[in-house]
Amino acid sequence: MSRASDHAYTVIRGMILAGELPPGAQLSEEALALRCEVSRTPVRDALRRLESDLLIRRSESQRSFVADWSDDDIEDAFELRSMLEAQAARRAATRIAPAQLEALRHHNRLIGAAISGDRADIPAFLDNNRAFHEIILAAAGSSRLASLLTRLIEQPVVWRTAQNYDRENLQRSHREHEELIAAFARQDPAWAASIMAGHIRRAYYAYLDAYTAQRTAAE
Amino acid sequence: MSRASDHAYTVIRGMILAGELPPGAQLSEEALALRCEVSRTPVRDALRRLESDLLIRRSESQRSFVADWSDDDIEDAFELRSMLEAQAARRAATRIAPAQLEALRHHNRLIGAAISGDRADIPAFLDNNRAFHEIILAAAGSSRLASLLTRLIEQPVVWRTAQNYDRENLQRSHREHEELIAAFARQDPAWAASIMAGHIRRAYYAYLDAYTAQRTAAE
DNA sequence: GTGCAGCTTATTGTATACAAATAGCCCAGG
DNA sequence: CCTGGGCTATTTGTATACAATAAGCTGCAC
Repeated sequence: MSRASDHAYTVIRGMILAGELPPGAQLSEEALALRCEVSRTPVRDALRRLESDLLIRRSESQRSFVADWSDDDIEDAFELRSMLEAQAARRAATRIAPAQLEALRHHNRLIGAAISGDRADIPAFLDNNRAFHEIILAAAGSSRLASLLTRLIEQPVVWRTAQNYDRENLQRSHREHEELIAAFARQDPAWAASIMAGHIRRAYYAYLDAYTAQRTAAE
Repeated sequence: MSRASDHAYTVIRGMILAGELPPGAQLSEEALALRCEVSRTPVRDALRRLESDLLIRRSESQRSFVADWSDDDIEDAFELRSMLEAQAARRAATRIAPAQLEALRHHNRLIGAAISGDRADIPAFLDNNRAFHEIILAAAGSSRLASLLTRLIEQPVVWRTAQNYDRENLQRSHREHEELIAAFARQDPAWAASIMAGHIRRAYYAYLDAYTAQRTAAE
């Protein structure tokens, strides 16, 4: 999209994901405009998009605040994501093209490489993991489903989950991807959907463990 | 929300739903601004919202067009809606308040009245039907789910479905609502979810029948 | 006749000024 | 000390002008 509006979107989103703008913080269009070195117009545009991403909520008097997530909200998001990604896998199973299947294998090989060293390469893991799931979403061939799912992925909580993955979780994720590939190779919708549902569900518990551990440590 | 922006949103949305702006038609911000008697700023705002509602799609050069829906798109939308509304019913079953349950009964009584006369009162049916489903969505207590579902309901295709309902379908819809109320009264998540999934699925076939009949008649 | 270059025009993006609304505060009155 | 009314300052909404970009067309070369 347009330069200034995109720039504002990226900057503000980055500030929220990095925690620079903490949950509950009020966002002033003017302040953000100064920070992004653009006028309020593209900032307003960016805020609208972020609101639709559920990264921002607006008070009834239209003031914007960084969304804060209760434990229930987080469980809720994972639950929905699990349901929708399973549906994406179900659809993709019978529609996936050979080239896409090969691309899945490629990205999972890179994931395998990223987590095999002494120190796991988390950015590489995240990148290839995202690409892996995007290919499935594309293969599902449903723009509505894609539109709904992009509102649930890459949210602060989800984004930080992998940061806290331990080696065992990373390797399990890698193996589950292998199973998904097998299900796609067999074009088995039910198999693909159930693996995917479990895959996301496990990610939730991995997040939960890391998060409660963090919280316990902070006390 | 604000007056001008809301007004533009309502007017443009109305024109799309009424078919005044046919699928595929290009939307010029300036033309719409004139039509709505506001400036381009609130029109831009409205277009963004309509895009997020999937009523409008934008070309890669940011021009706006009324979304057009293939048969597959429509099936897809109903499939997702069925899944998400079932999830809403599942959650609502154990969370619904007595007052909400009573409100469901109230609206379904009104639905019963609307379809009992010689000539069914379709607007009243639609109104109370919408209210009925909104109460369930509210009782589900998931803002994410609500945000996703509002993107699927009240789209042109869905909106026109009930216009084509025959008496049998209207009465069946009324009876399914009764069953939903029973499931909520028992606080049975699985029951509520399965009734709801079937309820939406049936609406899809009702639409399909009416639509194919229309198409056959046009030939 | 076809294809491409360059111009013309339509359309969207951005900045800015001003209007409207609202939230927070201060002070008066009880 | 608490409460409420009204003022002020902050924030968002709208209009408008101008800039940038993309689409479509015209005419020229081959």
